[in-house]
Amino acid sequence: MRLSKARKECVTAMMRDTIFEAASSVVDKHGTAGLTMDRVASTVGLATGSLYNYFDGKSDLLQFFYTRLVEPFFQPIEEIARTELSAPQKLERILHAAWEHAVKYKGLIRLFVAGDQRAAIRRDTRPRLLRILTAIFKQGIREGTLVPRNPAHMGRMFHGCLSELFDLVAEGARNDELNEYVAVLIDATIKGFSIRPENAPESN
Amino acid sequence: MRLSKARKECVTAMMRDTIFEAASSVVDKHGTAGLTMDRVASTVGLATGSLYNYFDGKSDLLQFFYTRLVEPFFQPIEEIARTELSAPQKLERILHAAWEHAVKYKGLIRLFVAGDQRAAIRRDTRPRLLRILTAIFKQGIREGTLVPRNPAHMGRMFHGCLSELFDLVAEGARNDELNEYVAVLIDATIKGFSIRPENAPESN
Amino acid sequence: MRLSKARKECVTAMMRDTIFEAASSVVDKHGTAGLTMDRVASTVGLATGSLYNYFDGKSDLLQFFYTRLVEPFFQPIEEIARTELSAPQKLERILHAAWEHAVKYKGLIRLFVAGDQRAAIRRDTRPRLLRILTAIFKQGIREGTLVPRNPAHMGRMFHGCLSELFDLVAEGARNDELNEYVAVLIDATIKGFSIRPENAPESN
Amino acid sequence: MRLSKARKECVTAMMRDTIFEAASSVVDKHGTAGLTMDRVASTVGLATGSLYNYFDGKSDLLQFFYTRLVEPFFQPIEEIARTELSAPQKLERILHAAWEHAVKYKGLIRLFVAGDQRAAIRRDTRPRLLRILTAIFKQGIREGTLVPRNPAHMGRMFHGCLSELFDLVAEGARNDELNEYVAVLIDATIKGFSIRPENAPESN
DNA sequence: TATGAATGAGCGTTCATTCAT
DNA sequence: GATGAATGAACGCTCATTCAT
Repeated sequence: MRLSKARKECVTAMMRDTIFEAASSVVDKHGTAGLTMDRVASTVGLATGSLYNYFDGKSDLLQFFYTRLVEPFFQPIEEIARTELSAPQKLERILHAAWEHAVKYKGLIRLFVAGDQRAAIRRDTRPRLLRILTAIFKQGIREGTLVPRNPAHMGRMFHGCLSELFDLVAEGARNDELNEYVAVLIDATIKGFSIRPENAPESN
Repeated sequence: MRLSKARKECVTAMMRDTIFEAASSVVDKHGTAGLTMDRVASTVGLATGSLYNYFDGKSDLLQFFYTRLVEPFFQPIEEIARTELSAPQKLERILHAAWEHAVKYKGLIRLFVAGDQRAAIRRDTRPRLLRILTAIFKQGIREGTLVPRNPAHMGRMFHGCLSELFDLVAEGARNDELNEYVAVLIDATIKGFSIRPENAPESN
Repeated sequence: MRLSKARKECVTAMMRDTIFEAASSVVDKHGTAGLTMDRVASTVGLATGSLYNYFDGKSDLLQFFYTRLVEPFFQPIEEIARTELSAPQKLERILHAAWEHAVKYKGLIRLFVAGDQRAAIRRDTRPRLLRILTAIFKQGIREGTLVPRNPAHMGRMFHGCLSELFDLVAEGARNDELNEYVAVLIDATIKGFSIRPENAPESN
Repeated sequence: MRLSKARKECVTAMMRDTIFEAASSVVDKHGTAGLTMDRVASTVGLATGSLYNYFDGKSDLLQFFYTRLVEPFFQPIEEIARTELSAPQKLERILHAAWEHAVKYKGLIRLFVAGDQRAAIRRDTRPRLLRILTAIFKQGIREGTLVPRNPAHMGRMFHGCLSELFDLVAEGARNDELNEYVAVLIDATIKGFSIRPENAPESN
């Protein structure tokens, strides 16, 4: 009895996955605005009503999507944040983790980041990511590896550059382009843009 | 006769403004997905059909919104791009122009950038902005004021940092926070993040 | 006082004509489904509401259209019917009158007969025309000039052939084509289709 | 499984029929201009949206109507046209086929031919029918069974007479009246209207 | 559980008509 | 009379959700 219950839950979970994939391909084909329950159902090969055995409704399904995309992104990043590495090393590792995630989930990202979903995802993702980044910049200042500047703002900047990585993916960039972007980003992050500080414009 | 015609046009223009504001408050309350013609109309205190005296349809209304927000942003930026300034100077000026725009249109930005509209706006805005920034980075490399790195990527990074400025506004940041962010951004852009290059992590 | 009243009525009548013409050109441009009060008004150079000073509403306007097209058609035909001519002569005269009307009102006919209005017009026109034609066929039988066959049916046939004349106009046929059609119609009406009766098929 | 699928299709087809009939009665009551999806739905006893399970949209529904009425009319006629019969025989057969169709589909015809739909149907039907008739008249001239006159015009005349048959039906004529009309038509077609050609009026 | 027809509120849009100016 | 903005019911159509089978 217990076993059969467990099995049932397992089957349900797999079904949610299947539906999730179907929904992905629907968004792929018809855009996020074209994601209707009917289409999802018929893509899975299920009747419309059956979806409601696995999801409470459309918004539940969307929530599942979101989790699916976002959690595997945060997991390695939060792990990196917890290590004993120096701040610059953490930043670089995070950059690489993001890059790996971006490459791996290219499809999903193209789906959401390019779509209208982007706003929702970003809304949830940004504060969480900023918190992590700010902490790292604080650490960097504390340990003397990063220039002492408002760490929250530094986190924002880094976040902005990170976001562009996903835009690049959403645009359909090739892997080597992504690679190069990350390299440039690391380099510029560390060395700045200008040839030499003395070239800096005086503030007006 | 002429005068009355002019007056009429003026009234129409004001009405568009009124509707625009109503629509803003609708988005505020119900999100962009909840922006329906009916709601807008009833917010203005008009019948649904009356909206169509001022806008050709929903997409026209949206277009108006967009123009309202985006064009005054690009105008000074494109002007700066056309000047004879050095690349770093241009970047700084652009940053300041963006900051001014962000402060001035705080409400609008909060509306759109925070909302789902963001995706649409960004979709149109980003390529245009990237083109400008890339050109500036190219110029910087040519004139020897900026480190020679793939200018498209540098443009992207800068764009990412710029985007965060608007996110900051959308979050409801105070003016002095914005100010500080811009200052930090300029500083970090020029000098980089690290205390010294030798602190840079070795790539793994 | 009286005079000014008469003058006013006259002005009103002229206005109705003007509106009528405007409406015609609207139908011309946008099809009958595209005949809206707004368009009519703006074509006349009048405000929408002003139309209602001259017509009680859209249906009144349409009624006016109809009368305008149909009455000048029936007038000569009814006159011909009242003469002392023989039935075949009357038929021929009617045919010519119809032809003249068709050529003269080519525009209007193309407007209505080709449009969806056709049904309405035909609905009103047919019984009236059939009554006239039936009477003529009765007369022809009485006077021995037409083959004695159910005059109502003969009227119908003649009416059917007549209708085609207007279809021809609606198709945009040239005058000489119309001419030829009438000639053929007269000829066939009198002589029949077959070379000789003995070629007639035996009823199955 | 297969069976149930077949059954489903059958049920769908029946539903289309039911909707079709409901739509007919709506047209009956409110005229073709009053044929709205809402009214059709509520006549069937369905929600508005449910119609769209059976038809892609209003135009699809209308198309169904049209096909329903027109195709069974053309089928026998085109078959007759393909036979080796003489032209007069073909004409007579066509006449009978039309008569049969008219009697069989009395209801439909009353619906559409009497309504505003007529224009639309006729618009599609006429050229197709004229092509067939013209070919037959050409054949008749070639084989010497029909008087050599512009075959296109002769086709038009015949078409006009044929149309009247349907008007007769639309008027609610009894079968024997229709019968008589066809008989008269055949007779007159072959023999002409006049007692003798010498009674023909001289053209003025 | 699976089904898929039925639902019905909601959408954007049109347009004949009214009425304060 | 003339105006034209305002009206509001009606339209065709969509789609998340329900429920009898």
